[in-house]
Amino acid sequence: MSRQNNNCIDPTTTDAMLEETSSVSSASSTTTSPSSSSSSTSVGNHCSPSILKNHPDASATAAPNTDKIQLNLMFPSNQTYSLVMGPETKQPRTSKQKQNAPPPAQTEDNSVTFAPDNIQIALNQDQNTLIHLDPVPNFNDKADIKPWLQKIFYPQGIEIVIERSDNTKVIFKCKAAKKGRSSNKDKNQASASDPTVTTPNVNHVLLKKKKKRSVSRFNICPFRIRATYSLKRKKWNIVVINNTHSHPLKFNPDSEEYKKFKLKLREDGDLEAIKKFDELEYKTRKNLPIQSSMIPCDCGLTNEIQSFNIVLPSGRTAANSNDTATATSSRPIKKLLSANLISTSNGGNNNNVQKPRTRVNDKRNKENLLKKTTTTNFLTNNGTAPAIPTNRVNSLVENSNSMTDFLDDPFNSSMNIPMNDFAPFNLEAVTNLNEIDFTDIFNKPTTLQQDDGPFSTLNEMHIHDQQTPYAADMSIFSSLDTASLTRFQSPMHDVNDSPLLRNPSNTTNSEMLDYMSNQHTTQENNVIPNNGNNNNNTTLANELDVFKMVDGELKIIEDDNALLKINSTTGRHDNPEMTNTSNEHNPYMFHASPAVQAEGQFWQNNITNNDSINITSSMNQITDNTTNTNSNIQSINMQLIELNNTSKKYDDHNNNNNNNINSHNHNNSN
Amino acid sequence: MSRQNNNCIDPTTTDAMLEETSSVSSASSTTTSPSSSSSSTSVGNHCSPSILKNHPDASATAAPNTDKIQLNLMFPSNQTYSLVMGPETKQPRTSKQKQNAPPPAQTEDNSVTFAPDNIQIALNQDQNTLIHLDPVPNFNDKADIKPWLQKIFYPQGIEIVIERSDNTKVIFKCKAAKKGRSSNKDKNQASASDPTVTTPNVNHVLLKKKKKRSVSRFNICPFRIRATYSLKRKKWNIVVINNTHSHPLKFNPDSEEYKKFKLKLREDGDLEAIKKFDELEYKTRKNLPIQSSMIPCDCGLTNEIQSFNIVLPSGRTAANSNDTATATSSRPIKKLLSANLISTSNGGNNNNVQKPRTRVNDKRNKENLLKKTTTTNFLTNNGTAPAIPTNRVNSLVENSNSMTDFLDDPFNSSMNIPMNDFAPFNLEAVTNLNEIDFTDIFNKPTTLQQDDGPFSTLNEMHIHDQQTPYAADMSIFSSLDTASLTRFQSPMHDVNDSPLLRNPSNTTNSEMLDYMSNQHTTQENNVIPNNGNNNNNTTLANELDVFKMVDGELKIIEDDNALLKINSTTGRHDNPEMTNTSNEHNPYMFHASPAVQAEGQFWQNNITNNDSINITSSMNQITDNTTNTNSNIQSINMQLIELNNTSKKYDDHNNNNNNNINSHNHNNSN
DNA sequence: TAATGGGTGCACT
DNA sequence: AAGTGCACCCATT
Ligand SMILES: [Zn+2]
Ligand SMILES: [Zn+2]
Repeated sequence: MSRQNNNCIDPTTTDAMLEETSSVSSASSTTTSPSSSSSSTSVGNHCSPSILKNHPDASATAAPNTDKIQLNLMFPSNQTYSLVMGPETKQPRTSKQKQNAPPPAQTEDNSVTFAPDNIQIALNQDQNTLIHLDPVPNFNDKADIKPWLQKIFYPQGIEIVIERSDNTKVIFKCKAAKKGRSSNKDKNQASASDPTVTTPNVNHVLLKKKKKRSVSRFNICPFRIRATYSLKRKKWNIVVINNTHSHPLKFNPDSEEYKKFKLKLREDGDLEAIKKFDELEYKTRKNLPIQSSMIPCDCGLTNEIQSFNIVLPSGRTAANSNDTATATSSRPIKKLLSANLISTSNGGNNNNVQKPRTRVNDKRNKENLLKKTTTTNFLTNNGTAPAIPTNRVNSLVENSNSMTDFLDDPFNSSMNIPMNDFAPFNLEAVTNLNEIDFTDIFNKPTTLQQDDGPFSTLNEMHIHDQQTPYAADMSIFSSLDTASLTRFQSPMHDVNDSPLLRNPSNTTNSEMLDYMSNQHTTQENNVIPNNGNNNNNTTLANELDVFKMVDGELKIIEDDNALLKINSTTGRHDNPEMTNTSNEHNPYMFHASPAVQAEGQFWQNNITNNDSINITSSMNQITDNTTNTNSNIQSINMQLIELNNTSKKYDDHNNNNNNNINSHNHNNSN
Repeated sequence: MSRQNNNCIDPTTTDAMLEETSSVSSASSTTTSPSSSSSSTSVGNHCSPSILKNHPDASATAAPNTDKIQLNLMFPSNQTYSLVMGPETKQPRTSKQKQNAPPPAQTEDNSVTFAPDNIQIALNQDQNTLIHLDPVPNFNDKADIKPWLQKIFYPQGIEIVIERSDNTKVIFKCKAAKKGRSSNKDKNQASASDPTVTTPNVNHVLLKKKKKRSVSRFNICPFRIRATYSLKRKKWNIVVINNTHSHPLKFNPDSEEYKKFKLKLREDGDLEAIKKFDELEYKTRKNLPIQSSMIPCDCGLTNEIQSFNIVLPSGRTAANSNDTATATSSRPIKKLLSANLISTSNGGNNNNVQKPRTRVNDKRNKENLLKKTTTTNFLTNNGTAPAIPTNRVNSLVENSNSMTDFLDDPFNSSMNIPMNDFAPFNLEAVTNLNEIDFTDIFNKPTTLQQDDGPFSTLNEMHIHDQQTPYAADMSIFSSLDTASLTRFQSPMHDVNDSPLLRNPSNTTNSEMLDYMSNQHTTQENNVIPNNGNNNNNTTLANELDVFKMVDGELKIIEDDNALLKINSTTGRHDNPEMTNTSNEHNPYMFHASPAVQAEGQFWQNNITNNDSINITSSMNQITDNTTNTNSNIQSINMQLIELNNTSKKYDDHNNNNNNNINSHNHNNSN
């Protein structure tokens, strides 16, 4: 089998092949290398590389948009050989630039710097770059970093956990997906929707479902936040490493981690954050839209601002706007809205931290907020208009000891959370999906500008204002600091359509709820912040960097770092074999295809499709000292299909269901 | 693809196949299942299974001694499909019986029970069964279990760590291999000895070495010890789960874990254990042989006993003795030598624990032992004969509060440690490798018999006595409790050839060193306790249990538990996908072939060769919303070679260097 | 503390 | 994106 160049492999003769190959290996007592079989089996006309069974581990990988197949062999001696089949690629594998987008004007290390309150801008746009968070408070305790980040990333639908930490470094990652997420119901749905799943007998391939316990999909999200302490600068640096996710982003107010986080907020007396998260919880539980977007605009009228529940005219959403957004996103946007800060009562000292320009340390209802449950707080004073202490709007209180003084309001820039577990949009409360503008409803005023100024070298965008119809449903803003809904406005925009602004003292919770419920989001709904380029997803990188096809010949490159842990035990460990240390060399990403993602409630729109396959083959044999069994030869003929256009359909699907509009991004800074 | 029964796979058409497959998936927006490709790709004449690129994970495995190839596909939806190619195996996959060995008379749950001091018997022989340790002290603290097990398994060359624990369970595993273990020197050696490694161009396969930092081989050893607290019996049960290893066993006295363990021994005042481990450390650092074997014998004269540095006549060592040992090993041997206990000063309470029958709480040199370093202790009184307080030989002290009262001396049964990092045996100090008998040199007298009696239903073995020439090298037993070298003798054997016995007061350290250095071990040297059957190595089991070849047809069986984590993050996690929950279903084991193992300083003799290969293929593709690239078709034709007799050479190699004699095992209990 | 299996946060090394 | 030891979990039966 496969001894002939006709490239025809007969599965029925597979065993014989393997036997031959192994016989050769066994004939040579010194044969320890994987290539020994190749040399010894050169008698015939083989159309496939042979792999000795004494290789403990091997992997074959197909690179995206290339014609290469990579075979990785890992030996107990830590030596790894890789075999790349296919033409030598011309594609630069180290490119971090986005496809179809001009190179962003970013730092030479391909990183951008964002203020924490602008994190959504970076998260939505700079998925191929390192996103530096600056400014960052001076944490005097490593344990203070996580709560600070949680304030930022919880509203983004990202629940972070510590992956690793020591005295000078904390690596955060997304919390692992809970197992049992794909219930039988989900599976059945997927099977029903996919006739191929149940195809029982296709070309001698029998399909059968094993009803086994659903195990968790693995902890494969590459998203990382790295906090490192700089001894020179005596401060912590926080960088978003892999701004992409293998899962939908969803805020889960029921998670234990969030409860702890919320409890800490109460313990710290961080009323501002408590209220924000109360709102977030309420809307999440009510399946109300929780989303906002940076709406970059090139009209030249505004600073780059953020909004909460921005509603744009539907006509403004288009696929091309997505492209525009992508192109715009790569440009560096520094410290925009860095003045939008939340003051908190505790945290690290801010000796070296810029003091907040605008904030109020609201003591009103503080005790209640600290004691009541989230929902209770949020729904206090049902049906009554919240008392809005106007005197507090401008009461700026500096809290220099607050670790979170520089926590820019994440609610202003985030809320990129798909609702309803990413099912097609379900928003009964929404009556008018168009012509609603919630611009800056929770934004704080950017009273102070950064030194470089929002109008100087930075992108300038503005919110497209829309009058917002609002009505119905009462009493959700009773205990809110409604001042926060009004006082933070973009100085360049008259986006004061909030009910609170028009009649703050008489605005009811229901008005605000309705106000916030209306959504005409641009790229918010069911959007996974994967941009169109996942080349920085390098999980397989080191594993696959071992093979090369040079001049039509296969080359095996020893690579000690190319490791695939196939046979491992449970424990807590991630798959270290798939960790990559260099983003430059690993343009591969394990992303489920849209179909599979849909099955797992993994909705994607406006993002890249990452179709991947992984074929692992292991051979094992038992040899007795006294009985030398005959050598067995086995062969595998694998066909790997690369498909690039399956994603299109799913994009359409999502768009049809969700009416998703990609980021409206006007770029006036070119 | 595979649409025809001709079973002919043309690698050149693989791409087309794959493209079809993927196209089908994309055509149906609801297609989420991997099997969709099979049904939709029936157009062509493909004889091989096609694998969609949108499959996130897949593995192909060849089973040992079978003609099957298994392909595993794991999807983000937690659905896994497996494809088994090859004739339906008649080999019972649930069999835990050893090949070429009669079924052991063991419990119906395929488990055996061993006393802790007999652990080596089980470890060497019962690798397919659960090995219950009984008796076990009544640990009143979960933290007491690990030190107790360390006493047993450190001498076996097994460094255990906790994989997982809770209030009622502690799972131990082998400590993960350190990275950077295989130096360039080692690699070069392996390459030099193996011409195939350097074969540059074989069948269009070019070999090239990447000089990268050697990274850790992964944490793949399946060996587990499970300690569970039985609520009903109010006691801890300890079971060895997977008595096999993916790595050589080596005692590393330099490990931090061991240092902690040793420190705890000193803190506990466990002089007995301290001395034992001092000896072990010394011999390890001196590259002296550290080994012992259970020598089961059917002569009917002796109980089954253990020995430290047993030396058998070279004539007694043969391959068939190995078979005999294997055959004997499967039989249940319960509570043998359970009276050989070490008293310690602390530990859990022993309310329900059998009290030690024989032990001495040696206070001599206690302070020194507790303060001195290991080597210092062991090398005190250079050149002087150790003072042997004969009055202490019979001073039996019961320490009912000692958690480790029931720790049978692991040195009696273990020391199955290859020396010199598994290089060919290096023992300059050894002058006579034959005719030396160290039977029970460290055994304690079995003054008390178990209720069932060693002569009743249990296997009876004895040490084959040999006169031991000894000479040279002084001063290594100065601070040792030499009584321990004399007082623990097999009651049925005149194995009192130790220099200490013949002239205890004048015995020099050099005599003892030479005494212990002589080795004619049976299966001790460079032996990995893999027996001839690794069917219980089920690490890939769940992963591979998804495919079946039935009546010449490929069957894909959905298996939600068959998971291969390919793209994962680092963190601490093991590879949960490779953990096996059932030994019955997984006859696969990732073992390096002897050649590869030799390259990695992984020597095996007298054990099964576990040749395994693992081929992992991943496809990734980047799809832009605006640009649908053409589909790419890639194919892999792999030949997996099963080699069964490469190990023979290495066995010979080891035997030539070490004169290894496999376990002399006379079975009189049939 | 029913028994038994596995996932994973996160600090230690 | 250190790797991993370990404990706190959860799941299934
Ligand atoms: Zn994520
Ligand atoms: Zn091990």
